[in-house]
Amino acid sequence: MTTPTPLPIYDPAELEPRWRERWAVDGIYQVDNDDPREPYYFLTMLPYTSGDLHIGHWYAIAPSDAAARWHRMQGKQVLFPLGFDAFGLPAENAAIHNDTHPKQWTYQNVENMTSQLQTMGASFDWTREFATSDPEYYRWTQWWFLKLYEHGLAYRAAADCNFCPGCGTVLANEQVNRNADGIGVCERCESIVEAKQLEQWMFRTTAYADELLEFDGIDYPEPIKLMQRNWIGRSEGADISFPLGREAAGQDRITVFTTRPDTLFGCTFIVLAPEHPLVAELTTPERRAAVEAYVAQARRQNEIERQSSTGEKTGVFTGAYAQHPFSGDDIQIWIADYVLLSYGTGAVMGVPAHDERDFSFASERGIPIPVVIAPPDWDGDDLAEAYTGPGVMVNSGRFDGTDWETGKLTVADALAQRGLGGPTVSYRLRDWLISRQRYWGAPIPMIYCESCGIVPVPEGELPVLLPDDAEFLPTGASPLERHAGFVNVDCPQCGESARRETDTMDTFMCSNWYMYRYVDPHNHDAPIDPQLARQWLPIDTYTGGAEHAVMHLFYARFFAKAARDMGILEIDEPFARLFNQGTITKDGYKMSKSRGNVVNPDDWVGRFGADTVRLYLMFLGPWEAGGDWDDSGIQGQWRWLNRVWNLALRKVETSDGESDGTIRRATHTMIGKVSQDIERFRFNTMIAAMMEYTNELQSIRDRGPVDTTAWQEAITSLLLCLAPSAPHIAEELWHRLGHDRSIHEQRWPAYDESLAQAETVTVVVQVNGRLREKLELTPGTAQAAAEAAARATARVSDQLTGTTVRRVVWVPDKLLNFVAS
RNA sequence: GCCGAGGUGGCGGAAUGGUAGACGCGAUGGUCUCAAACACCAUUGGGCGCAAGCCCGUGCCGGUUCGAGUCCGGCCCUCGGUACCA
Repeated sequence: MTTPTPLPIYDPAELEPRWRERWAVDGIYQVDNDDPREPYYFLTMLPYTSGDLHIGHWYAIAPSDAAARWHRMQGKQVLFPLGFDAFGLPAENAAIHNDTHPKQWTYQNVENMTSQLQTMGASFDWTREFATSDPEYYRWTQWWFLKLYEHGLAYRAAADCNFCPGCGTVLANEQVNRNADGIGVCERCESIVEAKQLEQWMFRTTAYADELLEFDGIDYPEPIKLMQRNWIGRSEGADISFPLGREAAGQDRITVFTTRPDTLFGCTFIVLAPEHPLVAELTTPERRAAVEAYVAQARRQNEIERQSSTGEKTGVFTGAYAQHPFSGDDIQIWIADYVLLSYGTGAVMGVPAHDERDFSFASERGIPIPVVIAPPDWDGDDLAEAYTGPGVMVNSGRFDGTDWETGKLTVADALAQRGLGGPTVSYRLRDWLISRQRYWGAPIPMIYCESCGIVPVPEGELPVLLPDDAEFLPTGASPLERHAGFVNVDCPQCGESARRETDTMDTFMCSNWYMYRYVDPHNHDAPIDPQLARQWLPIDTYTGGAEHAVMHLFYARFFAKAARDMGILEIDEPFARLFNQGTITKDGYKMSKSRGNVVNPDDWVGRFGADTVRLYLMFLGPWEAGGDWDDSGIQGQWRWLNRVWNLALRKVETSDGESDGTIRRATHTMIGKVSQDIERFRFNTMIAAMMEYTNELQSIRDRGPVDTTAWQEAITSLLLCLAPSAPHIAEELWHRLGHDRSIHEQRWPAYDESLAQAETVTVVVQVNGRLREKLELTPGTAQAAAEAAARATARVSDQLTGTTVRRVVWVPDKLLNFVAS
């Protein structure tokens, strides 16, 4: 053993700020649009300005930074920007609690979060940062709204909201609590929340329902694609109209949507959503009291609750009847809360024999259950449960004998011929309601004029500024409505006095297009320059939490398609590749102030430095699965970085000229593993591979002299592989080893597969599938030789004694299994 | 309820249908130290055995296979989303 010379101490508190300052001065992460390198746009979801940064932000950002840095080391010019999602409800809530202003609260948070984030040493191009509440930003959010309106993708319609009669305020779903009876009450004053209809702005997302089902040419996780497809919920079926024999609410029929027109002859009742427009007029006088009570009850529940009841389905009879479109039989009309007005036509036909829910609904109420699709081996008796499988139509008039699949089409066609419906496609997806009766959001740039009607604010007058002095406390009116200076405006068309729209936009509208603004953040003439858009879009990789699977990610896809069709962007999809990280927990629970399990990154950066915290977050578990923060677990990363430090700086005994295959094999095995893992976001096994490698280098060094060239390659490779994950220590060691240029401007080490080849392979020997022996064989050993070697071992021969080998399974270089009895 | 994901040692986790538990934390024992901390070394799924070794073991029940943590069917539980939290 050599006598270890005293080494400098690894001191992250000293070296980390020093390098961050140097990187900022050198501007190595700033993107230049004229750079000849291949552009790569790596984006992580913008954080909400929620106050202090907690470890969850680091969990989202640090691995993204590592991946972005890796792409940079592949020789690309990487755009890796960050900004803040700044409008929204939490700012108003916090402002009320802390007696401050949402704007002040928000920008204070932007400042805090920016400085906390900077300690991470992430490779952001900070020159592109903005908050969505900046007037220069929301000016363009408003501009996009005008474009969508111009192209018929924004329209006004009546829509429900949660209204608290006590506060006189519209509540977010989150602000509605449930009382002991399961009734929604205001979180502040506990008044019972009412459903109130308001005229609001909608975006026509359903116009893109079919295109949004397709994910061709983009790389999304399968679960996300599934969730979005299910969210759209396309089903083919038929509309079927049941004549009423009279007029009600301007209608002479009730139209239902069904995916099973083949079962039409088994329909013995119709169920309307409680809020269906026909209910009031159809209900007979003697049923009115019961129906009205039921409607009132249903209106107090939200959709999840209405669909959640596990047991008996509730419902009431309206006393009215419609006629079956073919038989003319009277069909009872019911209302039930499990039917939603927003899906299909807000009415369903009840076919108890062939639908489980209809079966229990009818059984409990003595409604007939005629069989119209014959189950296999059906004896003609009543069914004990609904039959939903395939079969042949029976009791269906002229359709008898038709196969059910064919029947779906022929019945629908026959209905179309009679003018009583026909084939149609229904979607679960609804248009997007973007109006918010709140203060802290981007004002919707519209004006209402007595004589001209709805008039858009002229583009040149944007932004419609949010007044700082508006009342945002819950006082009984929509906040901006009470601000005379905001509301009163001259009509841009006729000049007469008019009123501004006082609703603001859903914050998901702000996050619909922020990714485009980063490309050209200081443009005063357009949201984005078309040439730069062509250069940088779509986003190459997008990362963020899977909780955004269907809302943000879905809206952003809709928006990109709309922007394309409006001729503003040339992309079909915003994100070429998507990756979702999981949630970080503490003691198994999501972090929250009330639970008191919030981990503050600053504490840990203070103790171990940013690199250790970054590594620990990446090492915790697979990124997509999330992980549980353990206060003592981080020790392991700290120890490891100290080992790397010592390994890199300690002098080794060398023996020049003698090539060391062991070192090079270890080096290239590590490079191969790390390269593969970082590309697939498998940071935990990536770090494990580097740790194993470090352990191996240590033991090789401790065994005796090492080859100089191989050792140099080993240390260099380790630092380069570590650079994306632990950028500060890698940079410091890189310079201490005599390099001048930043390690972050180096190329990723090349992997040589031939050097990584092992000299021997372990072949597992099993007897009847149980492990009995392991053989070290040269790769490519033939089965006969392996078999002989295995039989020669005591363990295997003992196991085979007294048995007959029936079969031998041979997996070359892997496994030998004797199947014996 | 519906849609999606997950369940493996004391803990976080690893494992193209082929050695279950890599890597790390913790724990135990040791080295160093006046002592402690740090660091380093060793052991560490459970049971039986002096040992060689044998048996059991990846939420539960069943199936496919020479072989199942992995595939199939049925359950239980946890987490995310459910359209105004973002």
